[in-house]
Amino acid sequence: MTVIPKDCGFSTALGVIGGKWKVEILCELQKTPRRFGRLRQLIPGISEKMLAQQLREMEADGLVRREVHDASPPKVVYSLTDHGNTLNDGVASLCQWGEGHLRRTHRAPSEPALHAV
Amino acid sequence: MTVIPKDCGFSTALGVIGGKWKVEILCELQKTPRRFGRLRQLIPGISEKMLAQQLREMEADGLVRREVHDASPPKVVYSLTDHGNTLNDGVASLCQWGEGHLRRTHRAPSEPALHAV
DNA sequence: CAGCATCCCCATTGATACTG
DNA sequence: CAGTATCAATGGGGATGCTG
Repeated sequence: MTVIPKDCGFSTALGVIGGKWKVEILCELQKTPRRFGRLRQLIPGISEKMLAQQLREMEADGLVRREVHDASPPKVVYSLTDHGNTLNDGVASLCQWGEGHLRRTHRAPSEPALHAV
Repeated sequence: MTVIPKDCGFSTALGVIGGKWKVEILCELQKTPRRFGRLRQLIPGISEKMLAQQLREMEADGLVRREVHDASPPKVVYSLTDHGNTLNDGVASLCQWGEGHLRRTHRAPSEPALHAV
């Protein structure tokens, strides 16, 4: 059984992927690079503001790469950096844990939640 | 506690260990069972309210076992359940990730000042 | 000692509207 | 299309005080 170190960087990791939508964005970008509008479609319920905001934070954290293709209409493609990809293992572990324990908690998940990371 | 809507089981996992202090509690209880007051000492900065609250939530989630030894003064011992222990791998992964990327970025004032969890 | 009860703050999120 | 700007609400969490 892995041991959690006393001074673990969990807060750091959470600061980077703890945002309400970041794991979903991670999920999508991990499959393939996406455009802004496509991400909106793929992540139901997210507002433009939040998508832009979280993407910007993830970009600042070096998780996401933003490529602007000058054209009309505008085109911006987001993709995961190698740095961002290194998060997958840990996140996937917790995802699996969550899927294996969808038992009732004090806070109803309410969502089926399927696509694994 | 931050709640991520529909996605993979990550939201479930976060709902369970996403609390501001839960990973620290996990760290301590993973070593050995502890009493309430001892946890307070071991987790600098946590208030009684939050400690009690987070422990209750973790208990409700089946992560923590609470044993009351009737005595004067009162004595309550907390320990991790097997269920709680299954979280270690995933959490440890993210902990390690965080340790490898301790570079601060844009993160705002709400952040608990990164006192290494 | 353990741990509820209250009051209050403010950061995060949501809604809505506007723009290059 | 891909954002930015502004305003308002929600609720997590801090501080303090009280009790079995």
